[in-house]
Amino acid sequence: MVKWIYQKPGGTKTMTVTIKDVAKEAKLAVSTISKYMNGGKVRPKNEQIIKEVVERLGYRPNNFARGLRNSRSYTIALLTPNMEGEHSARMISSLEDQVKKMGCFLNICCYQDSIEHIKSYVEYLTEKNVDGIIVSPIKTTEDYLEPARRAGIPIVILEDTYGIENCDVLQVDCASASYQIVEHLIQQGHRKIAVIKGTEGMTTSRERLNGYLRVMEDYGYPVKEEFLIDGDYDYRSGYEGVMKLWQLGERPTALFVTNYHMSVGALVAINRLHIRVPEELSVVVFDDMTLSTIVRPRLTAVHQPLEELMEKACELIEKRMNGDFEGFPGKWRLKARIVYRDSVGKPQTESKRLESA
Amino acid sequence: MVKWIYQKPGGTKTMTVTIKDVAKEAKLAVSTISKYMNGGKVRPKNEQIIKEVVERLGYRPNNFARGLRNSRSYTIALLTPNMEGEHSARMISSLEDQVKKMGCFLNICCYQDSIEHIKSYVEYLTEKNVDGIIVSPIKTTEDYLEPARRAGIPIVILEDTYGIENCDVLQVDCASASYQIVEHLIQQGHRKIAVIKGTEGMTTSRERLNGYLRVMEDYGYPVKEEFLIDGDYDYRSGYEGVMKLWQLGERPTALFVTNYHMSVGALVAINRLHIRVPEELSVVVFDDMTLSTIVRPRLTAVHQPLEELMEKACELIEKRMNGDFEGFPGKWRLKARIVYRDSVGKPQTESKRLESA
DNA sequence: ATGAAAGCGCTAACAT
DNA sequence: ATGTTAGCGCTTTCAT
Repeated sequence: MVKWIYQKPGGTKTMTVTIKDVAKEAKLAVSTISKYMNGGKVRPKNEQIIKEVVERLGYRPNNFARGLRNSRSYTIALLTPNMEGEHSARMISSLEDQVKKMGCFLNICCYQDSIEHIKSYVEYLTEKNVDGIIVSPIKTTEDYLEPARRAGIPIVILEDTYGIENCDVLQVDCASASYQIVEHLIQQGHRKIAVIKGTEGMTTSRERLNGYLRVMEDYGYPVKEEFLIDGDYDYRSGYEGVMKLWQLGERPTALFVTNYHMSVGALVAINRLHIRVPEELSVVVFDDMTLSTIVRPRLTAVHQPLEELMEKACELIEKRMNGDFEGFPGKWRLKARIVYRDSVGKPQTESKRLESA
Repeated sequence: MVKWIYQKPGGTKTMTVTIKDVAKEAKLAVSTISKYMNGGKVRPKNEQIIKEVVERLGYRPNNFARGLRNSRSYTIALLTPNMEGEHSARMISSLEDQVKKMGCFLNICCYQDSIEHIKSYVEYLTEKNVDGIIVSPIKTTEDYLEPARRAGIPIVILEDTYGIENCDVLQVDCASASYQIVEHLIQQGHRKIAVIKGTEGMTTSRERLNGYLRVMEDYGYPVKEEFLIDGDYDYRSGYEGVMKLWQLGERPTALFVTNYHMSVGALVAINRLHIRVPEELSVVVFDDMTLSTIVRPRLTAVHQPLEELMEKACELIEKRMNGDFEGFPGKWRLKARIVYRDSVGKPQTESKRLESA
């Protein structure tokens, strides 16, 4: 009957205190205790007694037993490929708040860009009966989300679906944000605008590039092939992108870097080459992080609505959880906003400095 | 008997398939199925049958029921204050691997530097019966870990304990790493070495400063008060630190930045002021991240043994979980190593450039 | 408002 | 190797 679960360092033994123990000690029925524990009404006198006993015995309801009955875990899971960069940090921070508001906990699962990992995580989370899954997907044709879908767990996909169907998806409208920020450059008088592209094949990189391409087209300015620099959303390509650009016979007067990591790299290169911003080069970047404000000049940037994104994700999960499938499966696109700072100026007529370090 | 758990979008209903269903369908006993599911031996013929039935019915063991029996969740939790920086990313990546090796899953809980959050997370994890908790603590006198300790959940504290007792603790030997890296500077001929300090009151910042102070003392070089710059482990203080330093009448010839965030800031300032590294200023930093290698010159840095740290943490948890309390509660200090790159040179006799931007 | 008792799905001890 | 069965701790009818 008594279950010794743990040999404490000191040598004393501990046993789990169950709802039965509390009932016995309080001289009440198990069901009464249960009711009280779930916020039900009990006689004030009994409430006192129970409270005292629970406290004294240090009783905590067993989560497994509880889950076994009502199959809820009060947990929302986030499936993310990695934890790099402020982007993840900001997302998690917002999500944390939202999830707390739902009375749930957040279970962050980092699948390390591995298909194997994400598959086993989905199975794990399904077995755990999490209340919902928010996923930043990996590129694969496998439908790794199937177990969760079958178990009826609400799923929200962020950004790229890579072909996965039958899930709600949430995106940031990168195309229009890129359009706007490049348009800002144009309105300042820039024509020679370079762009460092994102990873080939990703929806976000395509959209961000498209935004650029479309303004140029709409304003009727030609796009120079050499100003379209390949990138892969990583530091190094930002660094090298600027290096390449500065070796060009005709240099651009403005640069649009399409994500945060690359903009760090680009800045390092810019400083290294002693390029003066915005005199010689105006710079705008996608993603607005701490760095944007600590760097001089501060960066004009696209600020992604990560808070709204997470809010909407939780809202959707709650809705689906409650059996409301209005608009399922749906796609929502949230607008980003541009934060104007000091890294954009008018182009100078002759700004080429030949003696750049 | 039949339990409708979820109203699927389509309108079809789903019911949970249990081990009993599998048994019935396979015409075998539940215990045989259970055995099979847990990797036990069954007759080859039956193995085939079970496999087929499990597949066909889409059976997945109920995690709650399982946990209710053996009170294990096969989950290791990481309690971390935030997700900022590559440090967290690297830690999580290593931990992920280790945890997988133990046949467990990693539950990352980000408590957002909030005492309230960490407290409720500990309770949550305790109720969830996680197999172990690894925690990067928050500064408080409250013993928020008590619920977990009482439940007998193995706990490993990383770095600073802020006074919490009765837990195993794992630290990186910052003092000796700092000593070594500053010693390297000295051996290259530097005497005027500045340091940007970490957050007041943290063990790590104290140790990193101490390492510096001790070499200087051991070599008999005086420490100039103006070369001790206050910092708070954040970007901005790195940036401003360099700015202050360069306004000094007598500038240092070498700089030791005591963490990653500050070194990003410092680099930005260095580039901004067109300070040539290592000709005018040799730079060494604590924490070795991607940036260290993409920046030119590449940075000489202290590389923290995050992999070993996580490995040791898991090892300890497994040990404690199995009732082995040898050396409990213990403290282990792992050695960091120095990665020598190109940011350190000999000091120049007269390198002050008065026209710095 | 309270109590008695049936099971949630699973594992493990025991019997065959 | 397989089958039978007693609970794990809890919630939830259904009586009282």
